[in-house]
Amino acid sequence: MPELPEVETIVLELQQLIVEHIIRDVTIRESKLIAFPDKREFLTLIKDSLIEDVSRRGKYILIKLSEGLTMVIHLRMTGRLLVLPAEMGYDKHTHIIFHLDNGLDLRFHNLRKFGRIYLVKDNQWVEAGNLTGLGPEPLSDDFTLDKFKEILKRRKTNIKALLLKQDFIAGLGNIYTDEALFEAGILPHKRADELTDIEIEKLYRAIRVVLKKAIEYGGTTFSDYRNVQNKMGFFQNELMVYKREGKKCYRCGTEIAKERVASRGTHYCPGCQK
DNA sequence: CGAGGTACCTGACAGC
DNA sequence: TGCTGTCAGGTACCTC
Repeated sequence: MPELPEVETIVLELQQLIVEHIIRDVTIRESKLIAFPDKREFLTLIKDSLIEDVSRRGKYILIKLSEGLTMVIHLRMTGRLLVLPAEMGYDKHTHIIFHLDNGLDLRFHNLRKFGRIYLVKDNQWVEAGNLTGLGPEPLSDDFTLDKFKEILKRRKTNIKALLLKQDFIAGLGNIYTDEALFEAGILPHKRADELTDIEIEKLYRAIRVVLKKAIEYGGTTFSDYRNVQNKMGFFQNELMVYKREGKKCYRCGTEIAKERVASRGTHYCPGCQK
């Protein structure tokens, strides 16, 4: 479910709520969500760790702990990270509970159980789901127009599939790929190496504009996404094409279309996107 | 490298 | 009501 803006929203909130606190204990109700190391070692390592910092790389949440440990969390489709009072009840989809020293729990809620947690020492990113293989952060300075242009010109695949590849650019998922392509006026089926310089520049800007705006709105909630207080985002009201098939384009009035591109449900405006 | 499929899970929703 | 099929913010892994 969550893409870069949702993960960023969660990270900003976690920085306020859990940093400087200690993980007193952990309740593991579904151990398959602990990808590395095994349950026993995970518990031994993490107990009494101090949470020093929370950050993000692509869609991965990085929780820096004392003793050089980092807990890496990926929410996949339906994961939630919640920070709630320990006395508050929880449902059957709450699979891992970190009990903090301030009377709050950090809870990993995950309806479809696709999410994963890795606990790594120093920078063992290899076991942590290949963070080293991620592409540039679209909102950072090292994501430049020149680099973007250079890579696009060498790829024959359709632009939608390319934007979804995390080793090409980190953080975009199905919603924001569709939204950015609309914003840039480019059809999702278009081959990457056939985009003009002007189209590439429009796309480059569109990606950054759409992501930044979505972060300001606290992400998009259709069904599962919630922030750490278990509240919905607001960007679903701002979407131009995603989940708007059959409805009129806000810009030109054409009916928004939906079809499968890159094996994903893909929304676009046949009027605005060429 | 590219394209397509499957698998992992649970639930919502449409259609019969 | 209830059954069946499809779809879902993701990604790893497999084959051709």
